[in-house]
Amino acid sequence: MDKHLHVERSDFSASSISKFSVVHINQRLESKAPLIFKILQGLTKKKGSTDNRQRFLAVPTIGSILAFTQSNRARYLQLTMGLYLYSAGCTRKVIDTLHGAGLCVSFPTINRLLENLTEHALKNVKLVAKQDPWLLVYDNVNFFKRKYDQRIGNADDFENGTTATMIIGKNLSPGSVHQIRDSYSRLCSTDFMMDEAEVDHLRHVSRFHIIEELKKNLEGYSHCSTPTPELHRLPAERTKTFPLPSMKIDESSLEGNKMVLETVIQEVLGLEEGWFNAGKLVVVAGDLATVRKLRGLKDLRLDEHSPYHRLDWATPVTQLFHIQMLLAKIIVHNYRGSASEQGSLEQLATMLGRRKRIFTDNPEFHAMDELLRHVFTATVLRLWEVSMEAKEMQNLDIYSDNVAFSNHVNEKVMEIVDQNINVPNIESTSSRNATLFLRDMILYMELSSAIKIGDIGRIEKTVKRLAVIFHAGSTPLYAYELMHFLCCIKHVWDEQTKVAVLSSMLVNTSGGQYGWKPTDLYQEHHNRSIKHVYYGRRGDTPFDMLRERVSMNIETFDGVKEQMEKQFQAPSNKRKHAAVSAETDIHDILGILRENNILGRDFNPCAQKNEGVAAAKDLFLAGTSALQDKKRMRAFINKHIYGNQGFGDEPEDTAQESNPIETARDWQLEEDLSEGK
DNA sequence: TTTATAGCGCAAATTTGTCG
DNA sequence: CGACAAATTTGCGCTATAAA
Repeated sequence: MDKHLHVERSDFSASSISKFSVVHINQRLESKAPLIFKILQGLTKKKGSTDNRQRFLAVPTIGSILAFTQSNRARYLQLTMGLYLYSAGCTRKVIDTLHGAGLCVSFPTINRLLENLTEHALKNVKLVAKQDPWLLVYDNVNFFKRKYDQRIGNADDFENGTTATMIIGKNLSPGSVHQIRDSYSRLCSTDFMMDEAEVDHLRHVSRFHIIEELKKNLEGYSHCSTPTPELHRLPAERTKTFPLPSMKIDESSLEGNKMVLETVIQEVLGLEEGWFNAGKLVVVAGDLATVRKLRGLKDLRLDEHSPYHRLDWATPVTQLFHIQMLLAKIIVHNYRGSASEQGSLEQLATMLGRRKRIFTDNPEFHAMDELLRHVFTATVLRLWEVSMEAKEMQNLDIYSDNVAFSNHVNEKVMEIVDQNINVPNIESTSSRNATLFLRDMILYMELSSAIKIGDIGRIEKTVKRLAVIFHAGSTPLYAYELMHFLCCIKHVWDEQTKVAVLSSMLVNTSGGQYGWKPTDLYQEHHNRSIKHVYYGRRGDTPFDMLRERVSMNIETFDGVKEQMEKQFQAPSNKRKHAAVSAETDIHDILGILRENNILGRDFNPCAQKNEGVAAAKDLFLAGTSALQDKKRMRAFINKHIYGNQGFGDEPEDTAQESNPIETARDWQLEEDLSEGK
């Protein structure tokens, strides 16, 4: 039998996976065993059918099994299949069974292969860490330890661990801690104001997002073009990421964070203390809890002798996915209203039957995201419809060419933006709420769109406004974190460092134009993949197994999944109904808006209906006034100039403004939402 | 007691290296 | 090119162990 489907373990690497193809197997079979190939083709052909899909997949599979029976090294398909099964969380039993059928290599072989890959990756990561600038991101994972026999005192519990990734980024310019501390004193409330250029930018952003909605949802508008408000787009390149071994360290304590950092630096990356001299700075990214622990840890270790042990080098940065989730939560909370208020989120969600997933203690991010986007679309359409009617411009046919039409739409939308959105001056409460909702949603849309396209300039502008909004709600912890961020942008970091830090917030896994995602979301995806493998094992699987075989190969696993499912034509799990239901849902929301004359020009006829509607908080105003109240800012500045012997405690004035339960919920937020997807 | 599984030792299979 | 030895790899089967 042919010997050209041979694969050696030593020359198998992550890149082998993307090359795997059934066509290649067919070619090999045809050239090396033409007779068998012909026979197989003949046998698999369905009588009188031109559909050759079954033959296409069966011939290489059977051929590979035949080759495997002759030599256990002829395992081109079996090795990839084994890896696929492992990554999909198959148990040893499943793999043994399929090994018996000749479809995959044996379980120990997969184990050995993964150990080889891990060993190789470890060496590589040590090398790269010394050459290139990098940043670190880590997050907590909870493994659910299942116990099948439920009884009193034998409940399921959790195993805690930490996963980390090293990401190649840009160099930060060196800086000293004293400089940084001094710079905090220069923070003042005007740092949160917008200058003229920023106001103008926001106008263009608003126009962009409104026209995008019109293009997507109105017939005849798809040719309409509008300039993308581009500021500083990162080149669309695949980000180099190196998953690190997972650690059985509970990251939710200060001690745990210290151990995580030490393990990564010393054991995994093999760096000496001297590497951190000369003001070296490294971004350490994570969720809110992680970042705050890190700040606490830095305060705690002020007295240590070396920069390395003082953690001077660690620059904590909160990441965008968690910020985005919080923004969604704030908007939902602010415009929720009640079921009796027409046009409130509560009422709309009830109508669409989506209440359960959104208005709970632990809302699902994707449910919130979907609702907000649909309501946004409907509100934009309503606004357009109303202002077009007022100007008697419905008739689109009068425009001969697309350019003229496009220009006209751009002009009109800009008019709407200037009149309605940036300067809300409306008497009807529900219309005012809707306008405020639009304004805040534009920020949300802008954040997610800037992330997707990798524009760090737009992200910077958005985060600046978010810093204000977060001060309005009961989310002081995030608000303070963004204050840190803004302060560093304004007074601490130079241009090089600013760009490096902002770039570190995004990862591009595909290398495509729209392939960017927040760094923390990337880490959450990793955790999900690791769990996937883990849950195929029994509950008592030792953590070492993950460290030695799984966590460093997560990206390989993801690649295998993608490649195998493509090659074997597994149906993709994109939800096909989404588009249809979105359309009807948006239509339903629009109906409610029309019925209640929300955003309508003449407000008198419906005044009665609007009476019961409570006014939503103007988040931006509330945030600004919170900042203008000097107490908050001074407390913040003092704490960070003079240091604090306690750790992690924010200035005391937060206590009265937020009840402790709310705060505790925010803490949980990332746990709950990360499970979502 | 039965069952599942990770890990390990070991024999068999297979490849690689060497020599004439 | 073939024979033969050495080295490497594979996969079976056993054991310890935790869970059912």
